[in-house]
Amino acid sequence: MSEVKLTRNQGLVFDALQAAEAPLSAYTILDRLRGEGFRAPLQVYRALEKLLALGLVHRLESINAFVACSHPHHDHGESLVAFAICQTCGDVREFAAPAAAAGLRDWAAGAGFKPAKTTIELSGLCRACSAAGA
Amino acid sequence: MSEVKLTRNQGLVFDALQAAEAPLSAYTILDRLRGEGFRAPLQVYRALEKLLALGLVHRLESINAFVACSHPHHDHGESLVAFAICQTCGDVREFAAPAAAAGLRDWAAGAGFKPAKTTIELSGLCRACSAAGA
DNA sequence: TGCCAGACGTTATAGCGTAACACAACGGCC
DNA sequence: GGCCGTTGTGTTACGCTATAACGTCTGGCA
Repeated sequence: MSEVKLTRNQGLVFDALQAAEAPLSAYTILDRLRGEGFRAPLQVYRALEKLLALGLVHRLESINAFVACSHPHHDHGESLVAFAICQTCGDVREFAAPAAAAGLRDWAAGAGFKPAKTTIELSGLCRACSAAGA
Repeated sequence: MSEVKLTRNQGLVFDALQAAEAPLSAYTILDRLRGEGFRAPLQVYRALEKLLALGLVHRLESINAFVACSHPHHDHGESLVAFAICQTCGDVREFAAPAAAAGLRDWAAGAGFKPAKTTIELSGLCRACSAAGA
């Protein structure tokens, strides 16, 4: 377990994401940290950049938002991480997608494509919102 | 084959995307169509909205850009479409990902999640750029 | 012919992200 | 301890992405 030491800004941003129940945009994070002295978007983006590199945080491309990684970090070697985003309540579930990862890896191998980053995001209705008839 | 009739603006935007070799941002489309009388982003976004709904165009969430659909449109019923985006040359390959689609569908079924839209995007190096040692 | 849904044009504004600059804090190394 | 490179910070300013809100126009159809 590597326990990297985070700087104050990085820690604050990470805490904000962990405390949130849904993904946060960079500007929402900024607003929540104004009380801690944050003033400019760059302070947030720089912290996020590091947290993303460390794998502590994920970026949701389809909604321009960020979430704390929900897994204790087994270094997600072979199986990619995917996200299910509820369009109604905004809740996000992070899950491993080994079968999908394998399928994409096969295609990439055949096409000579070398993937550096893979994005898999489902938008739809979570069980609760679906049941609520939304 | 449905052959929906497009309006002038929709046709211009679609043509611009088909003529382009790489994905275009909405603002790039706007600039290319200024000669045709386009003046505001909304003219582009409204046309894109319709084209996306018709399935003639895809949106690449990870780079905020748009491409014309490269398949003649077999209504991609069961197998989702995925994209491989070269970080060096910007080229995009669209491909079907039946295995990945099946894996995600299984997870969704188990989790009670009803997907409305699925995004699968690989960023990396295409065969040519990879060979060029980039 | 008259209606009306859909498309269009325009202005303004909100939200997302980065460039460029200067300075401070930390850590290794002699 | 003093040097020095790396990393993080703070600030200003700016560019790109996307939508709100308004009114007008057009074309298909009863």
